[in-house]
Parts: sequence; structure tokens; C-alpha cells
Amino acid sequence: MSRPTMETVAERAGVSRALVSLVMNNSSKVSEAKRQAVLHAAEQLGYRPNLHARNLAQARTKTLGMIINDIHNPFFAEVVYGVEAAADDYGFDVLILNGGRDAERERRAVETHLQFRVEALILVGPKLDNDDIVQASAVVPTVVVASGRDNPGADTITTDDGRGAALAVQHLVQLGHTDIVHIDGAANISSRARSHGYEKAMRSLGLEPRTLRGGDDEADAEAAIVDLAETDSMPTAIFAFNDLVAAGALSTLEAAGLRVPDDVSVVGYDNTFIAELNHMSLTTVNQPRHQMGQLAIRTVLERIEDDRTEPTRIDLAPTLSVRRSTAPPRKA
Amino acid sequence: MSRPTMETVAERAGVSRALVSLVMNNSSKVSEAKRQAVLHAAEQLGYRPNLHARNLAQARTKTLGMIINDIHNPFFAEVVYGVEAAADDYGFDVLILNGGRDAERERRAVETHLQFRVEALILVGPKLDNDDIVQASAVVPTVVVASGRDNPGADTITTDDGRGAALAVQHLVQLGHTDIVHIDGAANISSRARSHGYEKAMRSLGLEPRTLRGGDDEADAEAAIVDLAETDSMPTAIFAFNDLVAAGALSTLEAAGLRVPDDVSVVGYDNTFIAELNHMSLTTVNQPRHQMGQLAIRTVLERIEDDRTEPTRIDLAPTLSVRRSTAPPRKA
DNA sequence: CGATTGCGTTAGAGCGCTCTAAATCTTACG
DNA sequence: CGTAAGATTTAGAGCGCTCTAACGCAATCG
Repeated sequence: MSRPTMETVAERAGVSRALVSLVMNNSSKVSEAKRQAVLHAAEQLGYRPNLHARNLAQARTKTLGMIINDIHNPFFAEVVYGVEAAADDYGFDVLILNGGRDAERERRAVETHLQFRVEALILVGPKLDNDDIVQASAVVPTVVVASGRDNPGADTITTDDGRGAALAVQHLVQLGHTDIVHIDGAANISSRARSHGYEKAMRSLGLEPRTLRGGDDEADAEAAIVDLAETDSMPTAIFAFNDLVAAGALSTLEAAGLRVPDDVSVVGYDNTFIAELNHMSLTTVNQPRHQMGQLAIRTVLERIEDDRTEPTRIDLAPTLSVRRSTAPPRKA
Repeated sequence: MSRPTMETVAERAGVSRALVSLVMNNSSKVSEAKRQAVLHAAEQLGYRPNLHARNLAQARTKTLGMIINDIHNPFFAEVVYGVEAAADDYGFDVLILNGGRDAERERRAVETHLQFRVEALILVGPKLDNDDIVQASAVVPTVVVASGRDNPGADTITTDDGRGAALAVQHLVQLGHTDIVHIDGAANISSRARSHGYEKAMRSLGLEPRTLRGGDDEADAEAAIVDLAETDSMPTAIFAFNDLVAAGALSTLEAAGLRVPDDVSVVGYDNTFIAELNHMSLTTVNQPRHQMGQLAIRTVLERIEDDRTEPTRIDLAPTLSVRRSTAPPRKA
């Protein structure tokens, strides 16, 4: 009652096991007659090759291991699609493991992938620290897709957060804003690069930067906005660390009786699903996620083929998606 | 230069390969001294068991295959967490493959999982048709997590869509609404059950149902709402097929100069991320997604252990998450 | 017509691991 | 001190597949 094997198929088709193997890998040197016989027998038996056996016999697995920081986050989903599209081109399977926003779980996921002998590791927005990444990349080619991060030993695909922030500032300034506040990402990895970019862009345009402590979700925006409202120092525009913070800003501003974009313009970051909703319609900085995913695969697979040892870093340019949350400031 | 194997470790530790195997499976009948020696050697060599070899040698893989309809959709993400939590309890690894909203890709994903000899298949919101599901479940125990669907051969975890719709209606009626329009899900699988539930609930409360054709995204809501506005037959409340449609309703109503919930109340379905956003704050029908994921695993694993052959169906009760998009109707 | 070539096919070793049965080493006891 | 009972350890077969080398056979050629 157990699953049929090549042996079974061979017997049924009246050929040797080796011949079945050749057919399964559609080798060109099999006579049409036998090929048909084998395929027919396989079909009848419901034969399905055993990947474990194959992977063991061959040196390789033709499999890539991907770990996603958090399956909830639609930001990463787009990267996944890019990765899968590219992997498909190269004939690789992609196994996905969920990191669950937890370094420890991610570590176990890496371990699992390594035990599966994946040929490369794609870490999407990893929580792992540098040591873990160094260790992993010592075992198998590793590529990290994340914003604003340097990963010793591993290839890295990022977008330039500083430049993204500058795009946001420039857009607002072009609209006529001069009083632009930034709500930062607090301890988030990419927070630093984004606030630096913001501050640098402001100064280079002769404006005074004003950065408030934020975080990475709606509630984090609230405190900052309330503070601005109470101290009567509400700017004409707000550049938030990410879309979720921007969303928090939106609702808090509204609760305070201010209208977006009439009274205050708001810019987010990441161009997530939220930003696209008509009801939100957030102007936001976009990262070419699909392309990031594709590049991740290309980079790491070329690394295998050319056996390059030096890690590469690819820094893509973000773009701005302008929607209805930004407008010229009210004429004072 | 190739990876170390048990043989290597055994040699280094001065024991036999079999002993290393025992240690790796932490058998109790190994002397402490040898255990340490082996672990030490393994550590030094960076030894990592080869899962393919192990899976081949053992009859089983201790691995489950999950296919997610669409990695973008945060509805499924929550199910994933439930699945993973439960699988972890049972000591199973979960391999995730992305269906990509495409039946053909899903079919290939099933094939891949079968070739990996997963011990069970978890299909989350599958696009596959019944035949495919029957075929898959003939090979390996299969469980489908999806709303409103019957899956011959496979176990099914659902919530009762009709009841969910009734919850929405009851809530609105309790608030005092009598003119409640439903925007349906058009060709979506669960559309039927939800509209039936809506209509039945309306009638049982002595109200006249009014169902408009919708769909599953923002744009689909627009046409319906515009129509209501133009024919001057705007109800006091709208029950949408899902949260995204509800979001579309929100923005279209607003564009038409109507306020939510003051002029019109809106109820969504699924309690997705969107509904939670402060700026949207949608009252919506919630499905216990995490629990659905957990139950999926329990069901299918118990099926293996008790080798039950009859498929089960578990129908969970939805709940209502009340937020700010609903309120009593304006007093006329 | 025997030797050569080439195509299609197959035998058999080996991939890294588990598992059963048997071997070896201790320890305890009469 | 010999031996049976336990406790550890090991040899070796086998999981399902790929791959190399060799085989059989028919066509080709000098």
C-alpha cells in the first residue's frame, strides 16, 4: 500500500530502473516507444518522484529557502512574488518559512532550511543579528532583502532610505511647505537612515528640521500629534516613518479637528496596501519590492554559478507615489 | 570541502555512525561520555543532519505542506500563525508555498509538496476545483481552510457565513436601522452564503432585503454606491461583502458628501487589517482565523493517527467586531 | 566480413541516514 | 571466579534515486 517507486514503474513498463530515471529527467536518449511505456506505467500507478531520494542522490536540491520576517506584512508579500518569479526562471523551488517577527524563530527557520540543504537563503527583512547572518552565509550563499542595512558576508538588496526621505521632503517643499515635521521610527532599523535623509534634505533647502519620536504603528503617531496640537506648533506637513504611522497621524489629526490635506499634508513610507486605499490615499515613498525580490534571486544564484565570494550590495532608487494626502499649504 | 556527514562526526568522536545517529535523536541509551564526545565533534565540524537522508531512511517526514491562496492577503496570514502554532505542538515542520491566486500555480504547489512527501496538506482558501482536491486527498490527508465551501474527500474548517451575515444585520437592526442594503461578492465563493444569510435575517425581522451586485475590491463598491446616490435610494446602512468593499463604500460615500456613520452606517466582513485602522474603524464580521488554523492541524493530524477515513467538517461561529462605522440612523 | 561506431539500455555503486539484530562490555550474584 | 542480565555499541542492510561504466545490438565502413 506504500507509494510506488521507480522500481515499481520499471517492472510494470518492463524496463530497468535506470531507464525510468532517464525518462523522468526527460533525457533525449530514450526511444520514443520506451518513453511512452514508462510514462504510461507511471501514470497508471500514480507514481511521483521522491524528492528526498533525488536530492540525496544528486549533490544538489534545486531549492531555495526564504524566510519572511512577518507573513502579516504585505510589504514583504510583494518581495515574495518577485523572488518566486525569478526563481521560477532558474528552475528553483522556493520554500517559505515564517519568521514570525521573532529572532529565535528565525534562527530555527534558518536551521531547518540548512537541514533541507537549500542552495541559498533569502532573508526578507530579517530580525537576526549580524552574527547569525555571518554564520548562515558561511554555510550557504545568503542574500538579505531589507531596507537600510549592511550585512557582513551576505549579499544585500536595499533601497536608499535617505534618498526616499529626500524625495518626500522635496515633494512637500515643491508644494510650498516650509514647516515640515518628521515622526521617526524610534528603534526601527531603517529609522536612522530615513531621519538623516530628512534632516539633510531639509537643511540643504535651507529649512529647519524638526524630528519627533514615533515608532512603527498607529498608536506611536498619536502621542506625537497630540503633542504638536497641544503646544500649538502644528506644522503644515508631516513626514511619517511609515504608512502605518502616517495612518495614525491621519486619524489623530482628524480627531483634533484638522483636515488632511487642507490643514496638514501627510506623507508615509513603503507604499503598502494601506496607502492605496481610497479612503486613506496616502502620498508615500515606494520601494520597488518586486524588483528587489527578483534581484535577490539573480544576485545569489549568480553568486553560486560564478562562485564569487565577495558579497555584493545593490541599492535601488525609491520613488514617490503621490496621492491625495498632500496638497499646497493653506495660504496664510 | 563538502558538508560533514555522520560518518565524519563518528570518526572524529571515535565512535560508530550508528551511535552518532542515536545521539542526534537523543536516545536515552547512550552513555554521557560518548554523548558529549559526539556533540562536541558535531559542534566542531558544524555538522547538520541531512533531512533528505533522514526522510528517506525513515518512512516519514514530519513535515506538513501548506498552500496559501495569496500571500498578500492578511486574512490568510492569521491562519498561518494558527497552523504553525499547532504544528509546533505536534513537532511538525510546515513548508509554505504560495498559490499566487492562480489555480495552475496551486496545482504545481500541490505536486511539489507531494514530491516532498509531506504527511498532510493544508490548503488555505484554495482556488483549486473539487477534482483537484479529491485527487490530492486521495494521496495524502488534506484539510481545507476556507469560508463557505464543501470539499469532497478533504477535511474542512470554515465559519458559518450565513450566521456572520445575520450578526451584521442584527447589529444594524438593534441600532434602529430598517433600510439596509447588501453589496454582494458577485462570483466569489462565499458570496452566496453571505447574501443568503443577509436575506434570511432581513426577512425574519420583517424587513425587505435589497442586494446589489458588488465584487471583492474597492472599485466594485463604487458602482453600487453611485447607483444608490443617483437613484436617490440611499439606505441608512450598508452591509458589504468584505472589508475591502466596505472601504470602497466609505470613500465613495464620502465623495458623495455623505458621512459615515452619521448618514450611513457601514459593516464589512473578515475583520482584516484595514478594518482595524483608526481612520477606517470598520464594524465587521470576524472569523476566528487563528483558531481555524489550529483546528486545521489538529483535525488532519488526528486523522492520520486515528486513521479515520471519513472527512470531517468543522463550522466555527463568527463574531462581530463593533467599531465606529456603525451608529443609530439619523432621527428622521 | 570483421572491426568500428554509436545509440539505447542496464547493472551496480553510492548519496547520508535509520533501524534491527547481533556483538561487546559491565555489573551483579551465587 | 564464572556467568547471566543489562547496558551500550556496532555492523550492515535498505530507503528511492542518480550516475558512471559497460553492455548489446544494429548500422557503417574499409
